[in-house]
Amino acid sequence: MKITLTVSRALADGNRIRAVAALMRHDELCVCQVTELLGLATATVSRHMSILRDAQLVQSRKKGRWVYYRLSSDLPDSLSAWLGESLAGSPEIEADRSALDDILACDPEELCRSQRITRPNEQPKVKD
Amino acid sequence: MKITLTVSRALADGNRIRAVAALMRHDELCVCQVTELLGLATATVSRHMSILRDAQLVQSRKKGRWVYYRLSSDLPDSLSAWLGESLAGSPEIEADRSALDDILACDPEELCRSQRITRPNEQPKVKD
DNA sequence: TAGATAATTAGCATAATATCGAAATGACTT
DNA sequence: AAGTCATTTCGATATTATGCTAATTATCTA
Repeated sequence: MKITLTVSRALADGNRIRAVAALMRHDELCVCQVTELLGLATATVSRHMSILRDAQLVQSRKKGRWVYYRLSSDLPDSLSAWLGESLAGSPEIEADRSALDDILACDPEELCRSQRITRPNEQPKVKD
Repeated sequence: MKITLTVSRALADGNRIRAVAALMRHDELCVCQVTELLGLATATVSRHMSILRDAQLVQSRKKGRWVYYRLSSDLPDSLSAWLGESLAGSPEIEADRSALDDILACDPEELCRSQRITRPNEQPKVKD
């Protein structure tokens, strides 16, 4: 029951479902791209993704400073079938689809930079 | 996304998963039988079952004073396939299976009576 | 080596959920 | 009609989840 419960809990959040749905369309997405899609703080998205990873729904790959997520290779067919069926025609997911096209058209570096600017964490950061 | 989310939330609880698993083996179960299986207060079980019903995972049928639950007739095949696979071999569900056999061997009336006795709600209940 | 940068982790406030006992509801039985 | 009984609803409390900012980690680059 542990797996069933962990997976169900992982999917029991709208933002995480949106992230999974995005990964069903696009092989790989960077954290900053998911962040842009969901409009949340980077830290929040990072935690959502780690919840999905703990549930074995997604895998991550580190490339330099970026971390890319993709659907888990051993995602059960039945589960992805259900997700595909139940999400079909959803207006939120539909909207995300075109939003993602715009996001993917941008350079990831550009994306991260604009995220830093619009959400300025830029305190002087005095060290002691 | 609404359906996906509602269903995932409904399954994001161990007790509700156990109830669904029980209904995958037995056509119909009365609230008092599920209560006995889960070892919770009747009110709590009633609430769990209504959450499952709101998510369209189960249906209910009222017969006299008893309410019987069964899996929804239009439960997606993909979903029940995933549940079947991911729950297969689970020790908790396995244990529930034999517990249910014992429970079903009892007369429902007997069951309800013993629940009243072991959890005595029996205050004098003075009216004003 | 020092600074910049993408992501993660930690700490905290708020919102949602689970659970219970008590009271209310609807249905049978005298 | 009144009582009994299975279930549901209500109100309160405790736990869990989500979101933020700040701090930390890991990696690149000047």
